[in-house]
Amino acid sequence: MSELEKTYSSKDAESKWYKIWEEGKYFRPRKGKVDESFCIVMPPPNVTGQLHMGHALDITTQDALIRYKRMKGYETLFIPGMDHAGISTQAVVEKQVWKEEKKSRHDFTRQEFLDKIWKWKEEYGGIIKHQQRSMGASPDWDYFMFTMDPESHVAVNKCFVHLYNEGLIYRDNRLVNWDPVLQSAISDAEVEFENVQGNFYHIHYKVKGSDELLEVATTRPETMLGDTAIAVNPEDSRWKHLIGKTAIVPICNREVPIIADDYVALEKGTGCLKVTPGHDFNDFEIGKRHNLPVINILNLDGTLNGEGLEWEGQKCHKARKDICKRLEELGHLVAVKKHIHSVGHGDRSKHIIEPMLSKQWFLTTNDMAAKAVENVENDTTKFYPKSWENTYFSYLRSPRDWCLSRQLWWGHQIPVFYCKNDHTFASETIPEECPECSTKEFTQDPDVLDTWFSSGLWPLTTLGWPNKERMEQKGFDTFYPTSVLVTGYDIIFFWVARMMMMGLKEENKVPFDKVYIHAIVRDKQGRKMSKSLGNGIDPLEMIKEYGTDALRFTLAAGSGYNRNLNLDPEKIAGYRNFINKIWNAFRFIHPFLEEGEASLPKNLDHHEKWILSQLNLTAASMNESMEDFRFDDACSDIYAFVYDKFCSWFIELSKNILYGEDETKKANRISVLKYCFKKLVALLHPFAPYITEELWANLKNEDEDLLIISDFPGAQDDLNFPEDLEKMDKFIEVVTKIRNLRSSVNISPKEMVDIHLFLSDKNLENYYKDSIVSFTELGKVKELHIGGDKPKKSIFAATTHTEVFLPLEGVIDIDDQIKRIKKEIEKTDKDYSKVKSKLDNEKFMGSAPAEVVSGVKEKAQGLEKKLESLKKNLTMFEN
RNA sequence: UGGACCGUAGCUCAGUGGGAGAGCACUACCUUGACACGGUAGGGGUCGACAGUUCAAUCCUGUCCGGUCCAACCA
Repeated sequence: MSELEKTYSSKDAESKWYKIWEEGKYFRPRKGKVDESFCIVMPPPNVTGQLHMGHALDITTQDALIRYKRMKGYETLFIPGMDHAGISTQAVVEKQVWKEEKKSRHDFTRQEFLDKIWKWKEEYGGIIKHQQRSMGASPDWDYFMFTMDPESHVAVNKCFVHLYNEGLIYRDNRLVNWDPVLQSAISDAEVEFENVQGNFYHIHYKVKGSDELLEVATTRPETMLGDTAIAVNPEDSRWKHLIGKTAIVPICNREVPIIADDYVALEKGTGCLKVTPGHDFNDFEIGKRHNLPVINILNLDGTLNGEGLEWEGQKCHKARKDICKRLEELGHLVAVKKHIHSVGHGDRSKHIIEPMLSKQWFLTTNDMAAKAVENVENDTTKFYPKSWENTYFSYLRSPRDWCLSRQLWWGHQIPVFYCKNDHTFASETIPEECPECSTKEFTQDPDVLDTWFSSGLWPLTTLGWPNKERMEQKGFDTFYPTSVLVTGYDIIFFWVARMMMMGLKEENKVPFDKVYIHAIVRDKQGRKMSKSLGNGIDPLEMIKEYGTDALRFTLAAGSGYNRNLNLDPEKIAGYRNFINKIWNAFRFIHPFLEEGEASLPKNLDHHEKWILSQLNLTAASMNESMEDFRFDDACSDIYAFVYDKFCSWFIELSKNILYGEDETKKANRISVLKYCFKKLVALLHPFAPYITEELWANLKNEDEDLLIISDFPGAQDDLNFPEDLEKMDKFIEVVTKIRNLRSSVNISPKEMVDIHLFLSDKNLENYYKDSIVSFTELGKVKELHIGGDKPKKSIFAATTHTEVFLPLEGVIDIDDQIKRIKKEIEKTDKDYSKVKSKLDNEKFMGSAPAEVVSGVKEKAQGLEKKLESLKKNLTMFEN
């Protein structure tokens, strides 16, 4: 075999193995030894997107699960895809067209502009698809779908028409959240509230036929032009006598009724409320109750319309100043008070959202939501961590109708048609004629569907629904319901809830058995990564610097049931070191590999039994952790095994044998090293696919396939050796004490020393005697004495089972030693008195369970022995 | 204002009704033939505060303080 580099080169392995996996069709579902399927649908990233840390975490956790299950022998499918992301994509292309041609979309026909978006999509869209590969994702790319693909369009129309014909979809003139920049309705969930410094404007309204004045307070005086009533609380003694009279709106001099409504609070503001049904959600409701006219004072771009009088064409905030000035001149403005209030902003445009009256399509979600709730309540779908169910429930238990329409061009056009004779009907395909009057003259509704409508159908769509033939080809019955949905908590509302509702509605089955909600990636200070803060960490750069395996391991090691994952590049560097450590461990056994066997030897020695037991414990624990989505635990298990067991002790304890002359022992040890290495590499594969596949290629037998489809190790009952675990623990403890003593007097690591051990356990004594070579190797012990006379000039340490003496030739700083022992006594004494007080407590002895009592007793005995030994030897030093 | 979650080492976070843990950072020593992207040893915490339940509380209950998120209020 060729010489191996001292440090592992991630780049070479990455380009090499991804190609081999993909070309070898290893990502395709194949029947394994388990007769079960496992399927994850990847949350489709936006077509405009660049790979960011959130995606990287998504991919890492999903791909780790997929690789784990694939190795376990499940028929495994990971489905990739991409979202057309209506608003952001259209915005990107509009911007580009404006930059290049100084034209807006309205300078083109709808079709012309859509052609431009498609062209953009072919050219620039989907960079992310290539970037996903760099994360080592193993989806079946043959399943790749785009939410605007024809098959997706068929699914969307099928579902829409179904819901329409059931009467669940309706059209209504309502107030919606209107984004004046996008000039479209947006959903409640797309509105972000921010606290803004504004003012309370106190304005006097005259009462018709009286000298009385009504004082109202508002943050938006300009909406006064749309006032259609003044409301007071019916119980309010201050205003009761005015109910039923007429008020006059200043400036526009509109006469409006003074009405009574319970909504108006007595103690809030002035107790008088101006009612503007056209521009406030609550006022709209009041208006409905009292049959008030609705006046719209805004154009779609957020400027005032004809109702805005001389301010027509001005933006709200500009008109506000002028209107206030006019009110002041007219003597109507009585006070302006500073006020911080929250104002809705569009999460895409960042512009203030206006409640605006418009005709939109809605979906009644009551029954669908109830069913979605029920299926989580009865554990058909389970959330991990379970607490996220609360978020899910809080949304679905009080569902509002879903505004489905968006005034955009890029998206699935609403499949509703209006004929010239005023008939309205829905149709999955472009119809031949009106089903009612057979006219061939009709138009399609110009609006498109909310992007989440197609996303909500995604688990169905990607598996071929509703086309029977495609469903068969894609294995719908095998893979639906999918196994796990992995996503962040920020889209439980947007996405998880919608998929549940739509999956249950169309197939009467939940779309997934489990939902794993992972953390949101933040910077090391816990701030959200954002372009404006410039604190984003680019996964591609991290991959370049530290390798995909290191990045994946870092993200997985940070993923359990936590809410935030604060990422620091230093952490990635740390795990890069871990990956390199494994590489170097391999370099150690590499020259000997050919001298070992493929299987375990018949006669295992103590250390071999120990490492195999440790490996077994690790495998058992990792399997459990993977099933529970505790990637953090799984990572720390394998990390600890590699560093603290395999490298620190087993490799060190193998050097003597590998460089020695006993060929049988040597061959045995190489076989065990090789066996362990193969297992640990397999355990690590889901997190670090590249280095493990690379090392596996060097370790595997001729007849074995690639690691990606080899066995994931599980617990093996015949490889547990508890006695060896226990003995080895004591050995490690004593060696650590020896090193500790050496270090306390600055003995060089090279220098050999004599060690005297004193203990009462004969069995343990024999074990130590058999382990002389190991003491020499790991503690640099020249001669090991057990029992006999205690060395006169020496330093000393005690465990609960063994006293350790290190004789010293030169000058010993007695005071220093006494101080050290005293400190140890203090510590041990504290522990001891704690347990002793328990044993002396009758109530404890009476009520505590037997195994707790015996555990405490055992501990007390050990500590007592240790304490006794420390004290006895302290007096020796003091004399 | 309501709800959810959280408060454990300098930082990021695990954890359990019965001996306080990990990673990173830190300190000292060491270029020992897998690895300085390394090794060995070590320091560091009233487990947010107070009260209660219990033989026993970091863990259970309550109150308070602090934080994050969601919802509401947006006159």
